[in-house]
Amino acid sequence: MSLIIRNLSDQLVDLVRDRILSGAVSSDHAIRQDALAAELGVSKIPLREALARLEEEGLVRSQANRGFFVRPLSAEEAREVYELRIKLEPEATALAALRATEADHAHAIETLETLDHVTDEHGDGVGAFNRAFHRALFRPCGQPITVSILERLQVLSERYVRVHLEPLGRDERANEEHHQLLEAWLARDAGKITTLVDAHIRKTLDDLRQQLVDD
Amino acid sequence: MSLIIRNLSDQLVDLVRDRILSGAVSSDHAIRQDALAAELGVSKIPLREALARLEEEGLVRSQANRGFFVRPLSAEEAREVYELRIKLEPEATALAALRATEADHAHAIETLETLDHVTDEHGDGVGAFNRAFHRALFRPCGQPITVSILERLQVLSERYVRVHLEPLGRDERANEEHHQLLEAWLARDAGKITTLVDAHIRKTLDDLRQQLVDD
DNA sequence: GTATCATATACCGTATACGATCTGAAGCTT
DNA sequence: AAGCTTCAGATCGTATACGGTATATGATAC
Repeated sequence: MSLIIRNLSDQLVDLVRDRILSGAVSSDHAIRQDALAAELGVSKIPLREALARLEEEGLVRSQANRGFFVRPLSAEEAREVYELRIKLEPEATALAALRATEADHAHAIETLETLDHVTDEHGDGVGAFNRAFHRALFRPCGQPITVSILERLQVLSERYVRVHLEPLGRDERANEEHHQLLEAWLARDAGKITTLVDAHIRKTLDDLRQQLVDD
Repeated sequence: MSLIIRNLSDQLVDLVRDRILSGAVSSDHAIRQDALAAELGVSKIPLREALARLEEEGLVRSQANRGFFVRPLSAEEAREVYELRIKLEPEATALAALRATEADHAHAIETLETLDHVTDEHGDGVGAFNRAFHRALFRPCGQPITVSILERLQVLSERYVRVHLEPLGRDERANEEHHQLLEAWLARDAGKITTLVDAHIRKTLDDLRQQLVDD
């Protein structure tokens, strides 16, 4: 059992990312570093390191001497993010299925179960568990850079789901697809996985498109 | 003329990245923050922010309370990086050609000219100018996330070129290909661009493969 | 009343300072 | 002799402090 030691800035990345994804941070004003640091009970130094990382992730943008701003949502970015996922995620997920160990299988099953529970309870943070499920499916692909890119794209895409789709209760259809996908993934059916993941992302993008034109 | 203001950490990202790409930093020992900061005439704070960014780029890795390590090279990573570029760069470059303005054209031409000069003089940092040329070709695609991913992949791939190919003086053939590519790009010939970029990256990967098995 | 300038305030960015953790060597125990 | 413990030096990570820049407020000229 190896315990995981994380320094403050590492933990703040997750914390601040969740805040941004939850929509709690306005994109109009710069993030007040002193205030946020004080609220979280830390100093600015680790917070700024976390924000620098989040800028590389594409969630915030910095302007010199003006601070960090949450990047605004846009229809173009939504399209770009989903098209990138379509290009990379189906193949990575299929490859991961071929390389997955028993432990990976167990983890994927478990992740989907918790996602189901959270969805039933309409609990907050469904998006995070949705991400965790998809991540569990492509992570074992053994290609670290691809994984990191996909993780980043998932974070970016989640913002759009939360804003435009989550309020509509679109969860049920997605859950259906999740179970089919997991079945194919456990069976290591690469062809089917590719098709299903592609369709899954594409449908979400279509839903988003409809919502986005309604602005 | 709008002047560009960059804070220290921003500038340090480029500076430290170049150091790593030049191979001047060992991957065996952690980067000594106090020493490097003192050498560069700054404090650790902006240096650590830069290192945090470089970790997101994939150039370094941090271990809590042990510091930042340059990520070691590996044949698998090389393959992964080049395969990702093949998946994304041809299409992005073609799209950029369609959207390129006159200013973009001028910039691309100028970039290739300087690359030619530097190559003739066998000056140091050919890799950086090579990157700049390819960047000039895909940047106008108007897809910021794709651009940032490709820039990152270029940085990662440059390490392998510098270590394995640059010593061999492989530059001439690449230059030939660059000129053909620029011609097609200026003519907005999307099909040809896709083919050429794909072939260009693929050939480099092939060269790399041959070198990597010779280890 | 509008525009321009001066001043004050708030905030960002970085240097300095300090506590926490790791590493290696010496000493002790078995 | 091998292994465990202790301690010191070095290095990382973070809090505090401060200078510099941007923004807001009020004053002055027109």
